[in-house]
Formats: sequence, C-alpha cells, structure tokens
Amino acid sequence: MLSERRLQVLRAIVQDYVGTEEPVGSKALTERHNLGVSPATVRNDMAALEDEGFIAQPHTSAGRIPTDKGYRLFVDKLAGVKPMTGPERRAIQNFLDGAVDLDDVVARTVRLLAQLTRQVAVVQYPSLTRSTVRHVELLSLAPARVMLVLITDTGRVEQRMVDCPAPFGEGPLADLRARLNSRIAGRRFADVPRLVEDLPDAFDPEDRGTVSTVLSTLLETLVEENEERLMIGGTANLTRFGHDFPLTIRPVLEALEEQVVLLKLLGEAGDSGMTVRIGHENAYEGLNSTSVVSGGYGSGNEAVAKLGVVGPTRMDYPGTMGAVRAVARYVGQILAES
Amino acid sequence: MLSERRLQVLRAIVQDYVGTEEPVGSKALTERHNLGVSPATVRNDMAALEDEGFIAQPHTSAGRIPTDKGYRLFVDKLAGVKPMTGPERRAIQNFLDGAVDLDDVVARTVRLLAQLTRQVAVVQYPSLTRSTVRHVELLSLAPARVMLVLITDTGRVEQRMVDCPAPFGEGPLADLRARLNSRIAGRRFADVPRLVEDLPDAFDPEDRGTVSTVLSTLLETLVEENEERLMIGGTANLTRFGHDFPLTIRPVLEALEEQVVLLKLLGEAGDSGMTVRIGHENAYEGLNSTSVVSGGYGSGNEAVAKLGVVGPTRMDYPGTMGAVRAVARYVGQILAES
DNA sequence: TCTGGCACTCGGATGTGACGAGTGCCAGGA
DNA sequence: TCCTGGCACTCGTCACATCCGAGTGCCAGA
Repeated sequence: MLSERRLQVLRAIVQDYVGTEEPVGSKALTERHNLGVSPATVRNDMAALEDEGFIAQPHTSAGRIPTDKGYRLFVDKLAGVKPMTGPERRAIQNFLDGAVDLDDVVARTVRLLAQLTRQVAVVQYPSLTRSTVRHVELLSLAPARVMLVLITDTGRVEQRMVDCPAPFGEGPLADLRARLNSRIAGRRFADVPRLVEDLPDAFDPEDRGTVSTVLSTLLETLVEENEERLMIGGTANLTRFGHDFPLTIRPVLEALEEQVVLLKLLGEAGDSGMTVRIGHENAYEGLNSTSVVSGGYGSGNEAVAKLGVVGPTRMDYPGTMGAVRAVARYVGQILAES
Repeated sequence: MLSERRLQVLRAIVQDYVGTEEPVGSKALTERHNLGVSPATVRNDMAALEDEGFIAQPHTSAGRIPTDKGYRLFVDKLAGVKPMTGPERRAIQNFLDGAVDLDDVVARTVRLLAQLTRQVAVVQYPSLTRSTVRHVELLSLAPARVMLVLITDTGRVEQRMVDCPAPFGEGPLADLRARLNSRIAGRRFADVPRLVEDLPDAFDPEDRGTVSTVLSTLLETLVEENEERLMIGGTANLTRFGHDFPLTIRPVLEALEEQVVLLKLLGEAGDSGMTVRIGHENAYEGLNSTSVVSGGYGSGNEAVAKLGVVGPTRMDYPGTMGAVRAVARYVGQILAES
C-alpha cells in the first residue's frame, strides 16, 4: 500500500499539473507544497508512484504527469467535492429563476454549467418515462385526423399527428379525451399502458379502431426514449484544451454531435450522486482523452434526467464536481416549483 | 475595367486556392489552366489584380491568395451556382422524407447541409410570425390556471401557462376556445391582434379580465420573435479550417453559441434567393475570417425561415450555394406536405 | 502586347550547439 | 530504516546559421 506521504505527493502532482498544465518536477513540488522532505525523497516517491502506474513521464528528462489511474485515485481518495461559495450559489439560483419555460431552463442550465466549469456542458431534457402525465389533449384537425398533445409535469409538451382508420366525431373524441384524462392524469408514464388497456371496450365498435390507433400512438410517445433531446454549450472552451489541438478537439466535436453517444454517456452515470469517467474509462473512443463528470437531477426525490460536463482529463475535479452538484440541485428545485 | 483574361486569371486563382489551400503562383496557374499565355504575362495580370485589391501576397516571395474583394467579384461575376447532381438530389429527398416531426426535419436538415458542404450548418426553426394558426387549445389545469397551446401550420407547438385574475369555469373556457378558433384558425399571425381585439366584449364582466389575460399571453407568444430557435451542426468540420487553429476557431465557436448573433446573421439575408457574406462583410467580428451562405426556405411561396452555412472564406462557393439552394427547396417541400 | 531571361527576396526546412530542468543512483547521516 | 545532498547523465527546447527553391519584378526583344 502507498504511504500517506506518497498519496500527498500524488495529490500535489495532480493539483500542480491541473494548475500549470506542465509536467511537474520534484523540486517544484517541494517548493510549492511544504511536504517537509527534500526533493530527493520526493523523487524516490515519484519513482514508486510511477512503478505503480499512477504517474508517467512524457519524456525522459521531463517532470511527471498523472495517468488516468492517478486521476482515478485522486478523485476517489484524495479529493472531495469543492462546495460552491455563497455568492456563487446565489448567482446560480438567480440565473435559473429567470427562466420562462422548459426550453429556457435547459438553455440556462447549459450556459451556467459551461461558465462555471469553463468546459463543455451537456444537459438532457427531463426524461419522459419517469415523469407523470399532467394532461392529454385531443384535437380534431380533419374528420379522420387527430392531433395528440401530451403535457408532462415537467412542462414538456409532445405532439403527434394521428391518422385515423375511420372518421371520428367530436362526440366520441370528447368522450375519449375525458376518459383518458380521468384515468391517467397525474399517473406515471410507466403505469399508463395498464390503465388504458381496456379503454376501447367502452366505445362503439366502429370507433374502436380509431381509439386503439390513438392509444397506441400515445404509448409510442411515452416509450420513445430515443427521442430524448439534449442541449450542449460551451464548446468554445474546447480551445483551451491544449496545444496539440486539432487532434484532440476533432473527435470530441464529433462525439458531441452524436446525440446517441452523449445520451449513452449520460445514461451510464448513476442515478443519484455523481459519476466521474476518466480518459479511457469512457467507452467512446473519441473521448479517451477527456473526462466526463455527470449527475442526475430531478424535480422530486427522484432523478428525471442527467447533466454533465466534458473536459480534459487534466481538469479541476473538485471544482467541477461541486459545480455539477450545485447546478443539478438547483435545476431540480426549479423544476419542482413550476 | 479588368480585361476578360484578367478575370479568368482571378477565377483560376480562386479555384486553385480553394482546392489546394496554398497560395498560387504564376507558373502553377499556366500549367493547370490553359490560359494560352506565359507565366510572365500572368504575372503582369496578377500585379494588376493586386493593385486593384482583388488578390494579395501573404509574404513577399509567395504566391497570391484572393482577398475578400476578390471572392466577392468571383461570386458576383465569375461563378454560377453549381446544381446538385441527380443522385445527390434523390439522396437529399430520401433523407428528408424520413423525418417524423418538425424537430426531426430541422435536425435532418442540419445534418444534411453539414455533410453536403462539409462545413457548419445553421438552420432556423420555421418562424412564427409568418406562419398561420392551425389551432389554439385552452386547458384548465386549475380553477385559475389555464394552459394555452398554439399549433401552427408548420407543425410547431408553443405552450404557455396563464395565471388568471379570477377563477374561470369550463363553460366560458369552452366558449372562448370556440370563438378563438373560429376567428383565427387559418389566419396569419400578423392578423391575429386585429381579429381578437373585441373578443372580451362578448363575455360576462367577471370573466373579461381573464379573457384579456389569455389573449395578451397569446399575442405575446405570437410576437415573441426572439424566442426563435435554431439548430447547429457540423462543428467538427471547423477542424478542417487551417493550421493556425485555435485563433481562428475560437471566435467562431463563440459566435455559434450566441444564438442572437446567428439569428441576426440569418436575418440580414434576403428573403428569397441566396445571400453570401464574405469575410469582413459580416458585421460580427468573430466571423471576419469566415463566409456565410444563407437562404430562405418556406412551406409555400413565401420564406418562413432561413438556413445557412458558415465556413472559411476559402470555400467552394458554387458548390456550397448549390447545396444551400437545393436543401432549402426540399425542406420547403417537406414542410408544405405535412 | 506578349515572352523569355535573370537577379533578387524571403519563408521554411534542416542542422548545430548551448542550456537547463529533471532524473536516477549512491554514499553518508539521523 | 529512512532521509538527504551530491553528481553524472539524459534529452527536449531554444537560438542561431545555413541552404534551398518557389515566386516575384523588371527588362529587353519579338
């Protein structure tokens, strides 16, 4: 096992490297952190840390930089989550309070996260499957054409056009609307299929086909998780990455355009608490030189969606985690209020 | 005035530079284009073109590159719009035909444009102000709380929460819904204010306040042009820009994050036909080394929104313009169908 | 008006050497 | 046993010098 001092040395290396973006040597370490020992001792410790794979030398005659494994140890054992300061918290709350609708909440959240962390922020729209139904509206646009509008408790609105197999009068439509709402308003999406199962039976035979069509469209809408949208911001921060630019930035930009990749990335994160994926821990190859800090947020006790930050492995983990946690918390509050 | 041959020389310079990304010299020019004259003659022409400000030398002993003014002349006089090939057209149509809803149409359009031009694509959501109302729905969520849902002919849905000054029964609500729809369904947004002006008069005094509140929320929604959303794609193509990377890419990424800037940019473009803004012609400073090719698209004869492409001034203008025109045309068709 | 020739310029690539940060190892001391 | 100071060594970076060649401008002649 690593001695206490060696862990301190690792911590110091991570901190310095994150700060300066340059490999750190033994002398600089002893000067900037009072470890109470000489550079030579630190050198021995560093050699040991390198043997264990926590740090590495880019070149023979250069200082050390942390490896993914080193960052992992740092995040797990050596660093806490840096809480936001009072003013920061107030700023977050004020900024989010100004939002006028769901789109705006998400947009503001992205901006905020990107600014706070100076990295790329990704925010998922509140997911449908965990939400509850607030209201279902059916509009007759043509004799055999119905528009289905679904309103969720998170303020999200989904609409679908339904082409009916047969003309559908205003009377049955109103009937269906009333029955539907009385059954599923306030219920969770997951429960809806069960609740509407026998609805067609209540209608005249000639209308049953249409009712079934409408219902199956509704269920499709509920299930359609792949429709989950997300918003991205702060891509300009990618330019701060490093000097070896195009090579690093390219795959990241590509990854950010693939919503599927991002959704998967966020999906892998645990529901509660925060998940940190460092470098090669990311399944997607293009993100092998980045770290992803993500967490869930929710309107109640439960997470309804995820948000996160993508940045270089060489990032300020405590600060980033603090920002993610704080923003997630406040977004949850805002959603719960509205 | 410039002689015919000098224009040809300019055209050749632009084409070669766009192709090779390297300053082009007199010798290379005569080899690759059969101008029928010797390099020495071309040199004289180039000197003249330089005097007029159409081309410039990055360094004393280098070839020439076109200036913004040179590109401008090229676009205005020397180049046409390169039409898409048959297969390309079919591919565009097929791809767009697969869209399931408005979001999907816009998303696909962005992807398509980005792929075709290998540049950054920007597509504005169909604008509200030019559209017509398809349906207005009012839902009572609580005694004094109404949700207003507006559905446009382009398939867009906007919802607003309205807090009423007094409780509002289902009866008057249904009444208002019916009157509203009979008056404004199918009408253009611009006409709506005039059409609903006297609506409160038809209601009982105690409901008038609520009716007015609902109406003013509706009008706000219609006017709220700044809410116009847009979608961006193909940012990874920025990495192909050049070698002097971070300096060029940074401000562009920043500009792309500022929806306001982009909306302005697209807004400046003419309604019909295509607009090309080259380098410093762009008002926004960060885009001074890029060109923007934009055009309007519409569901009918009229443009309802804009779309465009952002790329280096050194871009394939004929090809880009062809792609923009083709995509705009097909998106219009798709919107008209749905 | 065009052409071939020629001297000139200057950026980029290549090579060389000095410098210095950082290392590993070792012998001596607490 | 662990820490420390010293020392030789490595190697990347920087500054400077050199060379090469693409490209130019200009001029005299067709």
